[in-house]
Amino acid sequence: MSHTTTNDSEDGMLSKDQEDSPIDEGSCGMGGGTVLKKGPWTSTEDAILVDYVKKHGEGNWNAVQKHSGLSRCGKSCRLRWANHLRPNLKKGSFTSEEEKLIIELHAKMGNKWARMATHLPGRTDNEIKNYWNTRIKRRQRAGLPLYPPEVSSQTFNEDLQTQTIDEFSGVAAPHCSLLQGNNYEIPDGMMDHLKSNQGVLSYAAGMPDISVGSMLTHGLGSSQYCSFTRPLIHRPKRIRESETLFPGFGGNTGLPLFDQFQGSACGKISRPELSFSYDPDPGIRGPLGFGFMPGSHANLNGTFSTSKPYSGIMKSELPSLQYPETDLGSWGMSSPQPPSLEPVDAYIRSPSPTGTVHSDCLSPRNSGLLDALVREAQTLTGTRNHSPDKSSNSGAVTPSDAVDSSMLNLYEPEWEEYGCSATSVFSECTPISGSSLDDCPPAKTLPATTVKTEPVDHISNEDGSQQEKPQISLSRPDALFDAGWFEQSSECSKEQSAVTDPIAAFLGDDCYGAYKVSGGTSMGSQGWGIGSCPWNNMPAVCQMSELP
DNA sequence: AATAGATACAACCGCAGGCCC
DNA sequence: GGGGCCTGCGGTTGTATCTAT
Repeated sequence: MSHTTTNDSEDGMLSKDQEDSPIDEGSCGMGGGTVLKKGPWTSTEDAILVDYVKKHGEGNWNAVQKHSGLSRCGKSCRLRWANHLRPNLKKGSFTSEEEKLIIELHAKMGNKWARMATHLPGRTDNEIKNYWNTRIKRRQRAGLPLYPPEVSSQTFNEDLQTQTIDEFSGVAAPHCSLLQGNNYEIPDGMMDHLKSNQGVLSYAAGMPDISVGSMLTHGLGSSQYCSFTRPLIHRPKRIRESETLFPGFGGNTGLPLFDQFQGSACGKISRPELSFSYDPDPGIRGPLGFGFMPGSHANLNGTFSTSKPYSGIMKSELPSLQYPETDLGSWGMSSPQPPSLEPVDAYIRSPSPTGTVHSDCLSPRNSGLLDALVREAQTLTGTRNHSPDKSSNSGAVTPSDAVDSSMLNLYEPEWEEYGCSATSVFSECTPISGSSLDDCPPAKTLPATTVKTEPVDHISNEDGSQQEKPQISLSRPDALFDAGWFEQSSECSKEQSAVTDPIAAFLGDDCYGAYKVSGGTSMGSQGWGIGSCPWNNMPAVCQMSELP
């Protein structure tokens, strides 16, 4: 926000931060004996910087302080220029197209803000990063997925087609980064493996102790809040995302890390054939996209339209000497996209599912997240009150099939300790989209005092009708949680065997044997609470660096 | 009206890669 | 090859503003 940088010198007043901002050479380290200022930039400083860049061009930022008299380190200058002063910067709220693109790009790249910014002309990595972080917070709070299903699935599909590097080797493939950064999804690599081991869908079947407390307190499924943390392994920061077998599983996910299964006893887990069929048809795609985070109950139909492009809304406040983008149209989203982003491009160019993009965006501050969330929530509410079509896809496991209500009853008392019924918790806090919880009146099971009502997207058909809840696709990682998970559980008498057997299938017999030796058998007794995941305590059988 | 919480944004920090000597 | 410098990136923090209570 420019409020901290624009008003100060214009009215001749310096903010407190500027008056006595800590001045050090800090990380810039280029003071050369001159104290370097920190904190918000003044318009005077902006002018100096702009003038300098006009004369000398970009780069050599450390020379700015030397030659222009600016008491700013080069780093700060570069940042200021890049984020606020350089021409062609596009200010204002993200348009819906940009939002979609960001979602797409994030699904592909993870937290590669700079790379993402290259596909969003006029936007800075910082903007995108802030947008995403805000979006994450919102959706986490609302228990919604990070990615709309069509984005997730599309990316997942592309990953399958483009991925050539064995992700199990720990080498990140260019497009296998679906789950990087703030990730809540199961990487395709894992999904490959899961799909090739059918039992794995029941791998979690017996997870009997999904700690509601953890769910509630940790916000469910967020990288920040979900407590499936793994032991921290010291590795270079830069390879943090690719280091793990599952990008995005580097610490906070709902499933154990694969490298914890890997070990000398297991050998390297080979990537199975992609023999499963994946139906990219959004119409029958599962309600939860691949990018659904735990805690999601969303039922998206693929329309992730949020706000209408608001070209008319420009940031009311621009940083001093800001070069406002005067021709927003010049940044048309149809600008050439890198080949690798063709799908994205197509996605962007494709007409809105409804032909128009509606928006309630009334404020420049409203980037569309709010109405997006509202729509989604409304959709969820609507779909939850509609029985799913259980017969439309034999190959898919419907939520109703998947969730054995007896399972819910099993945990009802415990869940109710937290002020909500199991069903409500499941419906609100788990990836069981819609699921059999359709039978449960949300209003009854989910007191407003228990779960804060969050605005979420409402996705409806153009005629206002709720879209039919699609079937769960096994291509979704959350199918683990909502489909086979519980399905298997009910079939296996909900005992620990329901855990161990699938795990054996998941790991393979050899690996499972090693896993048992390593203490994995205790998982049943330890419980599977999100906040007390036994994986935390699992010894690392084999680190990636030890793998051949 | 006061307060707390949420939001959006700006800026800083640490780290790593690239380049040059 | 190694060290220093510069640049860029991603994570985090700080804060003004908005909104709800």
